[in-house]
Amino acid sequence: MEDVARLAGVSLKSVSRVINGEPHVSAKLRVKVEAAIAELNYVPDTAARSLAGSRAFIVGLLFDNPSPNYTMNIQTGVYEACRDSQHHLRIDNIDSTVPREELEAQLSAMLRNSRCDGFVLTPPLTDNVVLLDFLDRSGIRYVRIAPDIQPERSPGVFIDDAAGAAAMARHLWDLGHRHFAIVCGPDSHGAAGRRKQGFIDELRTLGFTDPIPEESGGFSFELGIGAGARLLAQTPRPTAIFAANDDSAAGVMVACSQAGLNVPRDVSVCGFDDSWVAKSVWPYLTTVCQPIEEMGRAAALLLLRRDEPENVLHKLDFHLVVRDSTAPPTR
Amino acid sequence: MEDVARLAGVSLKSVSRVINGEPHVSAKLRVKVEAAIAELNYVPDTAARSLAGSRAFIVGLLFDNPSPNYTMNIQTGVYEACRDSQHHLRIDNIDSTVPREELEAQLSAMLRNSRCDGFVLTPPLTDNVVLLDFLDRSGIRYVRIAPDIQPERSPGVFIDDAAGAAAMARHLWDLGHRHFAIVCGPDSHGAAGRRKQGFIDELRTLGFTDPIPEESGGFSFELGIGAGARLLAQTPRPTAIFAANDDSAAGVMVACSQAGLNVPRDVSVCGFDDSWVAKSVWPYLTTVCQPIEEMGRAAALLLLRRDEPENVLHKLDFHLVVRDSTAPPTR
DNA sequence: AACATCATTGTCAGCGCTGTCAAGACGAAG
DNA sequence: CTTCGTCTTGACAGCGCTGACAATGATGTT
Repeated sequence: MEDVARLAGVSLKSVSRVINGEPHVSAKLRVKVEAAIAELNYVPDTAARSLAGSRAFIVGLLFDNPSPNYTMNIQTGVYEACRDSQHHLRIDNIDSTVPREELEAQLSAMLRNSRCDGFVLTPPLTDNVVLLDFLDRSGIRYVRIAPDIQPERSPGVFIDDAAGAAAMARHLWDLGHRHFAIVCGPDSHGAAGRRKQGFIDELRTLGFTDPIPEESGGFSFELGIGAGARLLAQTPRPTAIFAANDDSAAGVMVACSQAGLNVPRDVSVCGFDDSWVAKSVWPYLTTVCQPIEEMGRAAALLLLRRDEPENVLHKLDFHLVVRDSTAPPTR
Repeated sequence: MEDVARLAGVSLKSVSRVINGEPHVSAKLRVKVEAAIAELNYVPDTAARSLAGSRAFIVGLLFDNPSPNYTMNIQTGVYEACRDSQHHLRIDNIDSTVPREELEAQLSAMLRNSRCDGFVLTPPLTDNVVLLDFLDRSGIRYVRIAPDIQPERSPGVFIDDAAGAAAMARHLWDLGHRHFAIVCGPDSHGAAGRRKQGFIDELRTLGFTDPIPEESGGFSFELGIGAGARLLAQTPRPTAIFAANDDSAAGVMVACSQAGLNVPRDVSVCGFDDSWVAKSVWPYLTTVCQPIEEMGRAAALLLLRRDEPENVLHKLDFHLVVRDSTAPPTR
């Protein structure tokens, strides 16, 4: 940094100001310093910055999620944003199924271990009131991914789950389906409910009045198999099954093949997320593509850019990915 | 730290010595300091340690791997080891398919970005000579996971792939199978070759002399489908197919169902890794369980503990996981 | 007993940066 | 032309720890 200051003919502090984008720096000075930084290929030392300043240059990412695909994608996005802003990423697994006291003990231990500038929260932690209260009490900033309850409580990143499910409903409707069923997700996941409701509402809007049977697939492959089997046993047998995520959709596909039914000829199956499983099953899954990695990146940026207005909710776009698991009904 | 020193009645430097496990510290002093640390719940500041000392307290993890399951598991292990030793983890994706100069440029950029105490290398980076040379030239320590070439070149963590594949061969043999086929992995993966060879050698040892057809499944679901289809078209049709990893085994299972064959009644299919896919297919996959997370942890520990003898190779145990995708042949 | 040797403990500067505060520059208002 | 306020820049201490070196005490050697 000294070299930069000397080359630019300014003081150390001025270089620091430019690096941190502080106000009250003349344009001329900024240009000089930036040129010097570029010429010397200077990269500030994170350890020193964190020691001297009030920031830790660490972003925390909190998980309580069984899906490695989702986890991995979010993490990749968060990681890239961190790396580009010279921050470290720390990851922690929280078990949120335990009673309040135990959860708070986990959190205290986590905080004692090392200070963070803020946390990115993934579902279902996103809607865990004990956790949110704890972070608020500790005065730690956080950004929530796909928040359901109290959306104004913190900055957040989300997609319109209901609209995604509605798009899927329209896709199936347009193919000609008139016998639907739903494999729902766990109640602890706000998104699960929004997807289910969005799907139903759209069908109702389209004028569909029959009952729509549903079974819980718990967002997992294994529970998806059972849910699929139960739905396929209904009369009339559904010709299109919407699962609230890809993992349970994969389970439904297994249930179909166990019942001797061909996808998509006998039954159309579709999921939600466009996770890695969507292309690990055959036929490839028609699904709603959430930009998961992008959501991670956006969440981290929301945390790092402190100049934003308070508690922005950043909405990202989904899109329908039509693959081979949906087709017009043959019955 | 000052508080600890005062409470223990020693100097700052002595506390530092205890924390870092330096020699020349009397047992009495160590005990006093440790008691004080425990009482005050003291955790040393990583930023200050890295600023003052010669270490960065950062472990790098290098990937060039398409499998999110493997990646995620390794990462979890490495991460836990890092967290427990107060280190940060940085992750980098390297594209090793590019020409030498470009690869070296990627690496230089990576190093300039922030200093690391060492790297954990995952396959296929493990056997990338350009990368190894670069790290050696830069004087950076590294630990390799599942090294194939030049095993004595660095510390490493591995399982006996050949023995794992041999165990699988014996399992299929004992079930009564006498028509085998292999879906191999990519040549750049040392483990892929060892698995194939271990499988073949064991069958030969058991007295099997027929040719064993093989097709490349490139360690991926998609290529596994094609490889499986080609193998199932052979005459006589194999009754047991060994895929060199779980992803390609999942592909083979799809090929079976496309060919109208039931797994395991008509064809037994098995994989290798016991990754998350093994339980995302139906029937659940018989496979060889590699302790992937444990390998990550062990690799990080090898990097962090500098008191080890030079270039230790740490061998971990595999075990056969018999699930529902293998059964006695019906033909 | 005097001295060399080594294990143990302490002192202190300084790692690279930012926060605080003060000084300088400049323009507007009186 | 002075006075004041605002904007811009700089000087300097110190964040919490470790490395180099000094000091002290214990042990062995002649």
